Amino acid sequence: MTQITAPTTAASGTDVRVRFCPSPTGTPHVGLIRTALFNWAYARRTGGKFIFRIEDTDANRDSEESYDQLVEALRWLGIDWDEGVDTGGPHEPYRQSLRGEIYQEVIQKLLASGHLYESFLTGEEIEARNIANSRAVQLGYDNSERDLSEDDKAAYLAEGRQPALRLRVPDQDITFEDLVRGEITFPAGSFPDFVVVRPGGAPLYTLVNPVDDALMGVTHVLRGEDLLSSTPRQIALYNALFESGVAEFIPRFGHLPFVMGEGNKKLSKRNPESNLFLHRDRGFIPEGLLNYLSLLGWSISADRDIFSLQELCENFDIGQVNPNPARFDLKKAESINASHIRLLSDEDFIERTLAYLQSAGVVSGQPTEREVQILAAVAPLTKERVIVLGDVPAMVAFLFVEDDALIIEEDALKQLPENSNEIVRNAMTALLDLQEWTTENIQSALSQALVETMGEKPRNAFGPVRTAISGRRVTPPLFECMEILGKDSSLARLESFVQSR
RNA sequence: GGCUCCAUCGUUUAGCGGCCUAGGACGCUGCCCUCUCACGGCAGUAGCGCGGGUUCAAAUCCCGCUGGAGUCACCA
Repeated sequence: MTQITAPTTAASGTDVRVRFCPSPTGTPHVGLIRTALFNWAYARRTGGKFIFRIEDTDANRDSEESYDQLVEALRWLGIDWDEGVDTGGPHEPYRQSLRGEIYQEVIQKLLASGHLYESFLTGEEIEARNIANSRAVQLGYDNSERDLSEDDKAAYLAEGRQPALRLRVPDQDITFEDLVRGEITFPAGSFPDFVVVRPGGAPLYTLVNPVDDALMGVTHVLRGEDLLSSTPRQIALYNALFESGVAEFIPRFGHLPFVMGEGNKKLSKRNPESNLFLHRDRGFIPEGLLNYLSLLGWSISADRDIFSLQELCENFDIGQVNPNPARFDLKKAESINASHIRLLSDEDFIERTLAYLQSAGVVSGQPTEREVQILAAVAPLTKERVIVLGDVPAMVAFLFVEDDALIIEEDALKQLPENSNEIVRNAMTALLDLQEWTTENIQSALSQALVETMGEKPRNAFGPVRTAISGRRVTPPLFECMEILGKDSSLARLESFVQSR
């Protein structure tokens, strides 16, 4: 009767080795990124190593495009890895599709030590056996081929059958201390001997994932909750690996809560909110998105939720992760992102915004001197009022267009007072003789003419001017914008507003 | 169905036996600031799923129930 004899690692501090090992299917999912982030933060916190491995053993679903996206995602986010694809390391290669020979060697060792055995029964035959023995079909395989004689095997082989390889599962309860959930026990017999190698020799995830973790010396496996129930299987395999001289220990496991979408379901790949790149394209910045993601199951302290990546790395503790599933709340994510945008220096903000401005056609591919100048002036005014960088182009576009190309938007026109033309006319008169074209002077000239002399409420007085200047209802502060535009341009816009009505 | 996990405001999170008449944040509402929109400030809204224990004392520990989720592949 097989028993678990392998020790569990006691590694801590710089001995910690964690990994992120996605399958390259589809575009990066925020839940997946959260997993990467926690592993990374744990490595940075402990001073251990973060390994980035690719599990591409399913040629039908995996794609090179998806692989590239995974790498691109981590690079964009600033989640760096110490060993893995691209950067290399002592356990190359880091793509499972390139590790075939390694697996074959391990399979031989496992076979030699008797932990793996040949299984010839097909799915239908297994089901038929269960029905015949009035055993519940859901129970699956009945371990009936554990002790097949050589004659039996030869007979199957003679039929032209090829055996799959199954792991001989220990006959005992399997208990482990989950890093986020505490002690978990799966009773003996919870699962049957399972297939680890297909007929023909292709190893399955169930084999390859623990094998690579063992070979790469992974000490802490932090992964999604969906893998919780396969953990005892993996422990069983680790034990076989240990007894075959392949593994030195069983790692410790920590199962991260799900990231949920609408309703009570896991945030699905179909849901656009799950798509990392959609958030990036809207103008989430890595600091904001990562800050939010780390809040899904963790918190830095009771009364704070805006923090830097460095603070995350200094404080992250897997033991403090909350086991409850967390919902992805876009509103909160946006709020956090907005906070991080405000934390950016003006230069940084401009640099990051440029691409959004260019793809919206607001700024030329190679910004002109004038464009750079406008950007520098308007950046501090804009930074305070956007939630994603993609909000910037619409907000500042009017500063970059020719005066005669300015479009006055419908909703801006709608809320203007009756005497808008009179107001704008008076504004022109007041501004015409202004010597120094500064925010302060513009403001006091307009205040005097429109508020004091005309007796208009500020709101009524400046609304029409704002619309004439920008074509919009909402803009960065008006007088600053007029200063940026310059006197000629501002007056021209006021003039043409009056003319057009 | 078996096994496993989970359960604090609408959402997220603090809480790990007394600091809790349960704290923060997002959202929402109101007010202040104000040239619009934001920012900022102030105030308000709203929660320990239910039932038993243990204890001088329970959101916190135990048991049961209920509800939710995951998993039971020759996918990963």
